[in-house]
Amino acid sequence: MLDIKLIRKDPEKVKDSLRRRKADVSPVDDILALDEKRRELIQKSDELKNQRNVESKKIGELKKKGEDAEDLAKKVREMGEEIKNLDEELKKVDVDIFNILAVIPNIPSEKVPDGDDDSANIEVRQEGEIPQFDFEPLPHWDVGENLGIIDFTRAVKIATSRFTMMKGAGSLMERALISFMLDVQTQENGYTEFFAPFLANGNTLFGTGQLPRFEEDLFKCEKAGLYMIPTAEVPLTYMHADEILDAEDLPINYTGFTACFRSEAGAAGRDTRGLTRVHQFSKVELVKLTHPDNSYDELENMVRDAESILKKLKIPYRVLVICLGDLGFTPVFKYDLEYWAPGQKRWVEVSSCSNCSDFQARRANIRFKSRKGGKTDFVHTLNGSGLAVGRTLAAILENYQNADGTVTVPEVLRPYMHGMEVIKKQ
RNA sequence: GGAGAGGUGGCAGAGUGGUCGAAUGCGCGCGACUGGAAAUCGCGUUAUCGGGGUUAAAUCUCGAUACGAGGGUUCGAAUCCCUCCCUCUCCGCCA
Repeated sequence: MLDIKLIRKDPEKVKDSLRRRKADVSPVDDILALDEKRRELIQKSDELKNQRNVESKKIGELKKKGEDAEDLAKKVREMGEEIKNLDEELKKVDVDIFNILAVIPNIPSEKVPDGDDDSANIEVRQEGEIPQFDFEPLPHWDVGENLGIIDFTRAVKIATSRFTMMKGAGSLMERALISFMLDVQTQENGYTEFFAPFLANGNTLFGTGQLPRFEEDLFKCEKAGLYMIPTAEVPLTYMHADEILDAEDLPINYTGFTACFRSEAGAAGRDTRGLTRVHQFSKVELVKLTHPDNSYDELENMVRDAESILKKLKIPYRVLVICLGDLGFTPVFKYDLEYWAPGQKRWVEVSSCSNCSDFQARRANIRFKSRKGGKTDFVHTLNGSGLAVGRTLAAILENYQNADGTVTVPEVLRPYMHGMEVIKKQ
């Protein structure tokens, strides 16, 4: 949610941002017109309420003296009617403004490169050795299926397509990765761990920016009126909704494992095989609530924290700055991490780290204030995958596969997998 | 699911129709005292919206709103009525 004061003060800046995104600028003028009307109504209503308060007090005094106050009461009654009408009109205007504001995207940083789609993303660095094979490396779904550690057909029987099931060493590696990632983030990178709800209400998803525009991307539990979370960013960010945090406590660094649920509407035909694009996947998420002055520095830290997992697993990856067309609704700036998938001969996203500035904080009303005074302001929220577990597992299967079909277990993962060094056919 | 109790400021806790944005205590901030600290004393301590003011911001100033949320009664609601949400206690069921 943008600050309406910014739209009032500098509408051209907001319009420029929308033009950069190739979006319609008319909502800005609509808001300006409604805002003017809103302030008129407030002034009229407040004026009358002030009169009513004054007159009501007089009535009280008259009655105390035992005098008749019926004339005055009648006058105030009429004022009450007028106030009611004004407030009803004001409510409508407020709703109109809110509805427009709710669907205007965040204003991207000037550092975000132009571009229409992911082809314009800019690689900033590449890390790790790309493995050389003396055989033709297979995509992870073949590796996993051949080893009998991923079951792609039975999960479909249970649910629908785009669900998968891990078995044996695959299942073990799934939870090993979760524990490993959480341990690194909590023990080395300074995050506090949470285990949060996997379902969230509409306010929560509005607060983090998924609603109202992206409802079709979510699974919903109609009966309870709750949504399946698409990422732990949702609960870990919204948990501080309507709070005023101590400035001295910032930055707040949270991590947590959750399952993530995505309908993948509009992705029909894309990544239909394997673990890359499924309706349910595990993820360890990183969330930061920061002072507005250092959210960009904290984003750099967060990317390094996400990278540290790939480095320890010795998986080759690259870091991209995401361009305008690929940025999305909420962030002002975003980095992606992509691992190299030798079996598919392409880079695959395994983490996305975003600075959302005060956009979510405004929607969720998350503020901070110094104990030593100063004004209350919105925090900046950041989120990043640290990392997506299924895709990390896929990265291991592809990069650590051997000619005989076995997969070597990355060294750092072995303590989490009962010392297993190689995954053999089960 | 059944029965009951309750939701007031950062926390605890008064307040049952006007003088209550709200006593008191704790906490917190500033100051005094002290070599320093503790204790003590003094002062201060909600947020949002709108107007004025300001180059702008902060400070300031006037007004409005808010005592779980929404609606109602009333000239006037923290206080009375209705609906919803949440919390707690007991019983039942249950991983």
